[in-house]
Amino acid sequence: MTVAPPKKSRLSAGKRRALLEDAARACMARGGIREFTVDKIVAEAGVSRGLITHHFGSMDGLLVAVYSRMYDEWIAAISAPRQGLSRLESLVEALVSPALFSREVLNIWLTLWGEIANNPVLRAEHRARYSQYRESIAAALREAAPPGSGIDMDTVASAFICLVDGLGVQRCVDPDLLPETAARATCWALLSPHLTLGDKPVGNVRGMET
Amino acid sequence: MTVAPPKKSRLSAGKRRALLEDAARACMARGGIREFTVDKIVAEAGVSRGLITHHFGSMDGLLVAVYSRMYDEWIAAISAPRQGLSRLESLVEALVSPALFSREVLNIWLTLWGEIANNPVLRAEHRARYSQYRESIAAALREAAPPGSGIDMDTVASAFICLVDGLGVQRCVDPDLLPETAARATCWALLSPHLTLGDKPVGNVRGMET
DNA sequence: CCTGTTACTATACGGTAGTTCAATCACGAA
DNA sequence: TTCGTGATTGAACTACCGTATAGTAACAGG
Repeated sequence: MTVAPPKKSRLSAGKRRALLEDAARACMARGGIREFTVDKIVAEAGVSRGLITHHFGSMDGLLVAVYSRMYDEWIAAISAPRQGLSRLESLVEALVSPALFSREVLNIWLTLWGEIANNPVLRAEHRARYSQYRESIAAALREAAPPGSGIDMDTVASAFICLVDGLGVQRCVDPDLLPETAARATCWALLSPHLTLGDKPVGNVRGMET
Repeated sequence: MTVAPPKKSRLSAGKRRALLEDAARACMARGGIREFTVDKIVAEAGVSRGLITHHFGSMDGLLVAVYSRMYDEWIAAISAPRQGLSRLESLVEALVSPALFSREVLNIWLTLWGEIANNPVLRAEHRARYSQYRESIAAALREAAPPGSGIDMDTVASAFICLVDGLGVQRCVDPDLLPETAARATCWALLSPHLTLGDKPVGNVRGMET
């Protein structure tokens, strides 16, 4: 008797695209841009070489798709409310949570930044989306700031985003050197001077002390 | 009469190595890790393909050499004293000066971070040097801090380094969005709360206000 | 002048990059 | 069942990757 031939799985375009994006992210998380290659990705996904071009047109197309999903998931994660926490506190907790502040996720971001800086296609995509990111952080800051403080929260948001990016870089480069608690304390060290909510300070400023 | 044959220039190993490192840096500044290739670098340097292997053994060897020089020059720049400024103020001014805070230099750093995160050879080199960087910043901070403040300046230094890295990322990704003045203000916004030198605040904290 | 050392060139090689394309296969509509 | 659409394959293709190596040319020491 003959063995039944393995049924070829055939997915909708959307599902297959998502699978390829996942495979690409796994490769990037593992080895940065050097692992973002046709062969590595299709091996990870378990499909043939032609599929990437078929679904994304080119590797640049896949790169943009990966960036878009990373961005959307990032925004969703920092926007999710948390039990008993203010919007800004929820945001900071999300940023230092394992879901976002992991070596894998941050290595993907570090790789994407390197590409944004040098790849016009990806840079255009980034330009179109970045202002929304800053605005969502600025909104959380305004909510936490005393009214009429005269502080431009767009500027504070930009500074805070820089800090968050830098925390990501450090975490990638020296995974053990920057624990979640230190990251949280650093965030509040930058934010607190601009926020005097009620009588008691917001978050843990004293994390910076010995 | 015959034209005189062009005299083949022959340099000492050290000079040639430096030239190749410069060419490699120019390529990295132009296009990130994708331009860090044998062909691009030897074309930039105007030499033949074999020279890289001859002088550095491999591309990894050249990469480590580039990192080392970038690191040494960075340390030297932030350690240089400036007329009428304290050590910490000189350090911040150096960080936001065109020599360090340029798109070219920061693109090289962004590229190197991506490699450090994924290339064991470069990571080892980084590990061996990073603590010296943090220590030199912590020393400048201790000098500017009030005695007995109970603040761990190693921790503040780590936070500050994160911020500086993040400023670099932003500058690479959105060169126009982050002017020198904003970078300077952001640095002092993080540092000032930990430093109450004399009666007047250090640096320009009010750069954060409208 | 001779000779050893070494910077340097030029080319070859195997491997892998991204893309193209004709053929095939699975599924839904008619 | 038939047919067409579109997902999927797999090989071919050119270009480029990093490295190895044999040969050449310039310099230093004698």
